[in-house]
Amino acid sequence: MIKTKIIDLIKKTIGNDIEVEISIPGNEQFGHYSTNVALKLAKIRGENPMKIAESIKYEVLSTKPNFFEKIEIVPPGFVNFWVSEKVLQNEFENIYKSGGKWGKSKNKIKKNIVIDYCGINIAKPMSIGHLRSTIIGQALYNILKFSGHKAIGDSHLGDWGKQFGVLIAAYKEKQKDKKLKDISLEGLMELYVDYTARMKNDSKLEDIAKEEVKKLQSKNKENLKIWKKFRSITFKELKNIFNLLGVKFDHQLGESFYNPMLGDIVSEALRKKVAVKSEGAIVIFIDDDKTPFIIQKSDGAYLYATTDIATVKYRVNKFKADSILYVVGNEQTFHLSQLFNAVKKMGIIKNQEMAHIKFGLVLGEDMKKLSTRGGKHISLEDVLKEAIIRAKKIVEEKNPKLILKEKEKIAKIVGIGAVKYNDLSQNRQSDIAFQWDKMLNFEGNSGPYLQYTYARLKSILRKSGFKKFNSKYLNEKTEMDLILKLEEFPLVIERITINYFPHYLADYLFELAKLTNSFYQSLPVLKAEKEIKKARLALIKAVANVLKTGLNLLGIEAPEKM
RNA sequence: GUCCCUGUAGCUUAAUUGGAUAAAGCGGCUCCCUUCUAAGGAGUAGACUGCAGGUUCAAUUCCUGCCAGGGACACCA
Repeated sequence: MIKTKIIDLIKKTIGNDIEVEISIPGNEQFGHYSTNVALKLAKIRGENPMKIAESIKYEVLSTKPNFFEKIEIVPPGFVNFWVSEKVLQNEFENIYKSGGKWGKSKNKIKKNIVIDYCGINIAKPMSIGHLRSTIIGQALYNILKFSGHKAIGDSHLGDWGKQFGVLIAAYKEKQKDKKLKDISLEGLMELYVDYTARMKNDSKLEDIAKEEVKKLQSKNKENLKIWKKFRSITFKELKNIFNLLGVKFDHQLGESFYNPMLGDIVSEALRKKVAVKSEGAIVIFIDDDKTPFIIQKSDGAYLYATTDIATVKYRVNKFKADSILYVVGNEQTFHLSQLFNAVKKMGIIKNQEMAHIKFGLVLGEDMKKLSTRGGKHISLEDVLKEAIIRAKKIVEEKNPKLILKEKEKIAKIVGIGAVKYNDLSQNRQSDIAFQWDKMLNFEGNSGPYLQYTYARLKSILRKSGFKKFNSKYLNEKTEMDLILKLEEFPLVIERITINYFPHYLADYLFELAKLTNSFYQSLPVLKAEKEIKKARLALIKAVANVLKTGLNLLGIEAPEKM
């Protein structure tokens, strides 16, 4: 790669005192590549940055005079590099040769990375809020795997605990007067909401619910059967959504799975003197924090904190996790920081990385929190269906000649792609507004724009056979820009494996698509002179590869036609 | 009350984690379908980066204090 070559060259001139960083300036006048290492070094050494910059330029140029078109130094001490056309052409041949593997990094340390995402609850429909965790988690999963790590996707199911007492109680109540054979997820949700509301004014109902949990936890046959039914109803309905979204997990271990281990976790914490008894409960105090991490209630019951610790232990022992990523909303920041500290204190975690991949809320159009209570509940399935319907309309409009089956296929790919891209193109940390028009926007910076670009490239490629090419025929400015952009792809991937921000990839793909659209708008491909045509076809093929790879990493399909 | 996060064109967001003239999309206004898909392309107008200080050669980014919005904070998940 060009970047690493330049870094090596600079290192030869200034030594290893400081890490050399090369950036790709947004502004063309600052070169293809640029470094501020002279400025940083000047500070350390107390020297004049311009002098250091000058010596870097001189030394680099004298070692490899043909590599660069020019090198400029700019006050207060930037060094800007323009690589020569020949270098870019050669690099393009490498990119072309690696095909769909371009961007995969080699010889990196392979880590076992557990990614905790999606986190659905049994007997609750998935809401628009779950979408973020699922999409971001899946994208990170794909990207980490692509860059050579072992990614382990584990959706931590909310399938145990107090709420099942309520549900079972409500369910049994309804069972008396009505048959409940075909109750839907939505129906279960309604039962739950209704019962909880009544419970507030009626302590009898609360007692019944408590009784039902106890029975469930002591493996009462009837309750276990109802609980299993809730699970199967949930999975049956969620299967549709998972199919639509193309999400897969390696594991779906939930709270019920970890439940038998919780007693041991508490005694381990006590034995290691990490936990103490306080106000009747067993808690872990983190540093001087006043708020303890409660692992056992005064009535003896365990909490999700306990389950979370058990989960970490299991992941470290069974999955040999080097890294555990929690793709969970911002609001859990405090809880997770407590958890991370607790497992370190207990010695469950040593050098492993624990990271909270946090994301903002999905807010309503008014930028206020969407609530499941006030009737504002937005079902994820409805959103996805609406997206597909809107996409279908546009396909009808743009491509009436296609057969129905193909139209439907495209509508699905485009509609889902739009929803996913809308989420993934934004910095996960900030809150996002739920706006139909924006989410399902098919123009501009959107999923469909990228898909459209890909489809156009494929359409051109379909119209011509493929032959050997010579990269020296690529010398227009837009072509050089495209090669430079392709060259950037592995760097983008690498950054994401460090920062876990998938929007870098979305951003990159958008820029690549923009350059590409601009390229074939101004330069003919199929009608170009023979040698040029072959070279441009190769360029298009390489771009199409990266677009497809990139989109797929984001979990978005790239259609051949649209 | 304590702690955490966010504040960037009219709207929705970027800014390579301290770099150069703050970048896009939507919306507005001009152009381009007898060249490979107009879900496209080429232009143009639009910003005192919430406010006030500080650190630095360099601040949207770091520090302090305000203002505004959101979130978390002992037996819910």
